[in-house]
Amino acid sequence: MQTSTTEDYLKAIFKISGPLKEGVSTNSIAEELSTKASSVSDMVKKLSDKNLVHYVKYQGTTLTEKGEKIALKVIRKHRLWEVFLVEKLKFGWDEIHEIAEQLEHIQSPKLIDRLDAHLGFPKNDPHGDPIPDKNGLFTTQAEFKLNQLKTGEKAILIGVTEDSKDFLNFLDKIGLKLGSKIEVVDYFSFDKSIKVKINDNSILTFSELVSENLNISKEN
Amino acid sequence: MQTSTTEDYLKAIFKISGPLKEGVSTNSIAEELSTKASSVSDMVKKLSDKNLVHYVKYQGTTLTEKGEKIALKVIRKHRLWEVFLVEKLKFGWDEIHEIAEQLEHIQSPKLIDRLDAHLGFPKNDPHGDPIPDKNGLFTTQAEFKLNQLKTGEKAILIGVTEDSKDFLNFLDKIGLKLGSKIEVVDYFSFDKSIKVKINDNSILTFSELVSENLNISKEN
DNA sequence: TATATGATTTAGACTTGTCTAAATTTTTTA
DNA sequence: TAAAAAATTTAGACAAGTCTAAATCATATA
Repeated sequence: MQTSTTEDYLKAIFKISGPLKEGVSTNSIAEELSTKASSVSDMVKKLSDKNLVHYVKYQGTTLTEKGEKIALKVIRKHRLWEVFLVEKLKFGWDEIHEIAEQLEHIQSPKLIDRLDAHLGFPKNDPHGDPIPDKNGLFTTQAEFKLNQLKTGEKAILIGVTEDSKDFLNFLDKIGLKLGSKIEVVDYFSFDKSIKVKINDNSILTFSELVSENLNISKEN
Repeated sequence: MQTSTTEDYLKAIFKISGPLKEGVSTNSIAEELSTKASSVSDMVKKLSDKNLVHYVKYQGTTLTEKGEKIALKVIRKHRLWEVFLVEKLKFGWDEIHEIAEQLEHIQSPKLIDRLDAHLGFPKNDPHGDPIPDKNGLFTTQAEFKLNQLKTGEKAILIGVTEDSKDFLNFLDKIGLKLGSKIEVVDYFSFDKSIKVKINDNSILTFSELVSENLNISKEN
């Protein structure tokens, strides 16, 4: 059974690697985990001894199959707990991350499967990120950013890219939730801002910074 | 913020102290935590430095007010999570302890208060033990053991004293749950066994070992 | 009351994970 | 391509918590 630090490292490496599973630098891990490069250097050596990562001095780190499996399990747990916190305990989007960071380290496969069932086997977490299934597979749905839509098109908010408290608070304030309907009313090319109608109701204008961070699926 | 080891020590000391808050021996703590006396000796010194326990060499350990407050918070969390596991996730009595041992260390006052509300502010955990409120107070209800009842008296099961898996499995098997009705049908003084009717339904005979471990409240 | 026994503490070592400072390697730039 | 800068690793130290073995204290018993 791995320690919670080990799980944090594997999750960080998974996250930084991105979809192409590129090798990650020592510095990038250090930054992600708010620790020092020297600590990371020590740690990846130990993870390598345990066959959880491939590590070659000065050349970067990638997850082994075994390491990726664990990372996906942790991500599954994190996201299921986030759903629980929002759906059952009525937490706001901006409050759940830190708590889920703790809950994700609870060890009990049975617990997490029961939680999954209790929540109705959700496909996505409250940020719209997909939840890996028991075997670590996720169903990736075709995603667009709001700023890829044309005037007149309609969409449903399915997630966010940015997850700072500031941004999530902002969304709360304007009443934008997962599942909200968004219709593009106008587009201003001079600053790439976009005018939208939310839930057939309020009209707002988003800067490009906002619209490029909203993941949507086009309404069909 | 204290570590989870600190919380384990404080909880253990609280548990061993009993209602009279007697000083506890180094050995008894070691046994409770499955560790060695020398480790405990080191540790209580550190807890004493942090003002969480009173400790005098060779004389035993008691909790300070600050230490007791933390112990009660941990117990509150443990018992609320146990209720969650049984009520919401449908775990059996015998499965929840180990998971709650982990969950009790999650740090978030808001989380635990929301969980409390989500569960309907339960007064007792699934073993019948009282759940301290936000301020560490519990309402102790008058309790009897099943073997204190006379023939013809009726009672409700509110808890158990023994919490070994064996015993809890046995209760599950015979269909005895928290809240079950128990009526004393007969009493055999020669071996102190007791014949009972459960939920106006099945008739069983309990040995003294069983009946003295069932906490009940008399039906009025 | 001296001693044997049991409980407790100390000494010293180990593990995990962290850090700073110094050394080394890689990459960039001139 | 050689020097400067950036990234990475090593060396040595530290904190938390644990352990074994040895030393010390407390107490029961003779």
